This record gives sequence, structure tokens and C-alpha cells, in this order.
Amino acid sequence: MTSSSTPPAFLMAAATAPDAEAGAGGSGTSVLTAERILEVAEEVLRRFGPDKTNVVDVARALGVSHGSVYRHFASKAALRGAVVERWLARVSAPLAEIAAAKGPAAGKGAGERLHLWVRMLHAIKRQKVLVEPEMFKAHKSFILESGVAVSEHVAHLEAQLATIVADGVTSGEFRPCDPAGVAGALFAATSSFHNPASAASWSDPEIETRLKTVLDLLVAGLKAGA
Amino acid sequence: MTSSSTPPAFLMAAATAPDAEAGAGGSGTSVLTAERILEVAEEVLRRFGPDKTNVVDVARALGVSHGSVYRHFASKAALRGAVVERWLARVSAPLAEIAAAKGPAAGKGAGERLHLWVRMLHAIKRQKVLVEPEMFKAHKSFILESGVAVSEHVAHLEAQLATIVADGVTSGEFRPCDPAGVAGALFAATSSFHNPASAASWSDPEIETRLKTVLDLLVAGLKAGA
DNA sequence: GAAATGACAGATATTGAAATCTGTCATTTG
DNA sequence: CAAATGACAGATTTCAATATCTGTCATTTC
Repeated sequence: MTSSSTPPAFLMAAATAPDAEAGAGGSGTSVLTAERILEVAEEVLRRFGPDKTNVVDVARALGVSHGSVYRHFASKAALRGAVVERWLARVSAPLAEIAAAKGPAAGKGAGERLHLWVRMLHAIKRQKVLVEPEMFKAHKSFILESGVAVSEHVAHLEAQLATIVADGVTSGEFRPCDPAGVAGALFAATSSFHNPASAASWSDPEIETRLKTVLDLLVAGLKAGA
Repeated sequence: MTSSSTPPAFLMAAATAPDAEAGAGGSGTSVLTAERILEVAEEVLRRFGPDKTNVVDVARALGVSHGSVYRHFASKAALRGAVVERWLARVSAPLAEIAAAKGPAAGKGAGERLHLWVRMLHAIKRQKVLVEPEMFKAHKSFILESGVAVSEHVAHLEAQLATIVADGVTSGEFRPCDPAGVAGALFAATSSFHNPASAASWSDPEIETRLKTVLDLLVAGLKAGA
């Protein structure tokens, strides 16, 4: 699959991929499933970009009429939304692993996991901007027209952060606090490092240093004050 | 302290306004100065919006030919840039006051000034979005096409933050650190509360609470860790 | 003669007619 | 009869002709 320039090593987990259907039957002859449509739609979207992809293109790539696509998705927007949702889920997966790693020896401190989690989120988003500009554009335009799936995605990510914070409080590493509220604050405070709207500044070579400074400050705050 | 939708009292300082030239001479008969052009251009921009304002409109409002405007500004973009710069300077002024307030009794702690400064910046930007949508649009489109004046503005604001941080370090309230680097981090960490790109989320009633949580975390970090 | 003007060429924006796309549904297919 | 098709109406996008705007400069004004 698409790996190019030089993705940070920890990104690799996220690069594993689709093919859930490859072995099914003959190939194009299998029944038309929503999942199969999503796979092909993502491929087409990636090739032509969000502005130039239409339902007929997707249907043609599937070898069916566009009417058949509407049997599975109520509208073009719904289809696009589902594709982006799938894509966001793949962003979320490797982060969930970090958030869940609370083993005694494995997870080290919550502060360290917090660092890792945020840096991972930053790296993933940055990677997307660089190597998947078309999907990224789709992601952005989708956000603009229907924030629903995206706010769910954000809620998901904040819940992961809340897990890490709660772990830190339990272990005594962090000062007692409301994990959900603090998770929201952490997400907001680091948003210029993961929000697509700020992508322009990610080419600054000092961005990593700046992120580290922000995280050090936040983690110190979690440990000491409130 | 829960004041919300109503504009915070400290905004009022920024609302005082133009008229620097009203008493000059007769009226439109005075010589055409760059400053006079900027005044009128801002007025016209506010009335028609950035997309519908052209140089001829501005010239007509001034009662001169558009050729005369080009005697003072090299291009339409330069004119627009100068208008935005003026506007940004007015955003910056009340913040500079807070940053400079280091009097013994007046300024209280640097932590408090930091809170005040960031909340003020948030309030100003939010206010602009609500009551000056046209200027705000001009601001945004200007950012997109020429980041120069804006990055200067940001540098300016970060320098103000650095002043506050340095004061805190001097007084022993904050742990020793590089004020410039930390100021950059603080600006980034709070950007979702002042960056126009995030304006959509500013209607959330919980935004103030979230900002407070972020600031408490950051200030605690400045006081204790690094 | 410094400042302002307005006609002008090239660049940009507007417009509306033509082409394409979305979403539906009566019909066909296996 | 469940699944797929493709013709269709209305919505949207494209494209090229047309109109407007920007930036210049030879000329006029005071």
C-alpha cells in the first residue's frame, strides 16, 4: 500500500489495511456489499479527488449501475461520509492501543503515554496531509458540510485521552481532576498540532519542538496544579 | 464570575474609534493622505465586504479617481493589507496594555495577567466574528493570500506573551525557562480559542470553561514543572 | 511641476445556456 | 421476488461570451 516519504516508525501499525474481501469469491462476481462499495469508493476518491468523483464513477469502477449504489447508501453525501468514517476509524485505531496500554510495566507513566498519544496523533494527521492529499481534502470538505461523523470522531479521541488521564489520577501521577473535562482541554490545547485547519504550519521544522514544549507544560500542570 | 454572551467589559477599551481627522479642514477638501484612504477603505470594506469591494468604490467614496489611490498604494492587495494591519493593530493595543502592566500592586501575579491576556484575546476575536463579520472575512481572506502582515502580528502577540512569562520568571512565580519558546507554546496551546479557523466552536457555551481549564493547566505547568 | 485624471490593455469576474450529475422508480433480470 | 437496471426530472456544474476591474501612463489641472 501507500507508504512514501518517511513516516515515523510508530505509524506503521496504522498502515495495515483493507482486503477484507479479496478471497471471497471469483472477484467482481461476488454480491454487492456496502463494504465492497466503500473499498472501491475510497480508491476512486483517492484517484480522482473529492471534487471530481461522482457516483457514476464509483459504480463504473464496481461494474454496476449507479442505481445499485443507491440501494446501499441513501445519498452521495452518505457514501462520502461512510468513506471518511472508515478512514477516521483507521486513524483512531493505533491511538486506541496507546490509550488502552495500561499494563504495569508496559505503559510506563501516564505522562509518557500522553506524550506518545499526542505525538502519534500529530504524526498521523501530518502524514495524511503529505501522502494522501486527496483523502485529506475529502476529509476537510466533509467536515465542512456535515460535522456529525467528525464530532463523533473527536468524542472518541477525547474519550481515549480521558482514559489516559484517569489512569494517571488513579496511579497518583496526576493530581485529582475531572478526566473528561481535562481531556477536552488537552485536545483543545493541542489542536493546532492535529487540526487540519492548522496544517499549513506543520511544515515548520520547529513544530516538533513546539509540540514538546506544549506537552511538557500540560503534563507538568497535570502533575502539580489544577 | 459567569458572564457569558454579553461582551466582557474589558472589550470596551477596544471599541473606541476613528475620527482622527474629522476636525482637520473643511471636509473632503483636505489633501488625500494614505491615512484618509485607509479610513474610508475600511468603511467601504465593512459595508460591502471583501469580495464586493473594489478600488473604484473606495475612490468614489473618497471623491477622487481610482488612479489617485494608486499614488498611495501600489496595488489593491497592498491597500487591503494596510487596512487589515491597522485593524490588527487595534486588536493588539489593549493586549499590549495588559502585557506591560507590571506595576507592583497593579499587575498582581503573572499567572493572573496571563489568564487575563488570553481571555481578552479570545474575547476580542470572538467579538469581531460576531459584530464585524465583514472585516473578519477580510481578515481571513487576507491571511490566506499573504501571511506576511499576519505573521508579524503573531510575532507581536507572542512577544507580549513572552514579556508576561519573563516577568513571572523574574518574580519567581514561574519556573525558569526560555520565555520566547514558552510564549510560542502558550500561543499554540490556546490557538483554538483565538484562531479564526476555530471560530465555529466559539458558539459552544462551554467554551469559556474549557479555556479556563486549559489556562489553569498551563499556568500550573509554568509554576511547577517544565 | 506635483498631484490628479481618465482612457486604455490585460486580467478577473459574471452570467446564462448547455452539459453533467444526482436521486427516483417503473421495468427487467436471474 | 430480491436485486439490478437505465431512462428520466430536477439540481448542479461547466464553459465561453460578456462585462467589470486592475494597474498604467500620457495628458490635464491648479
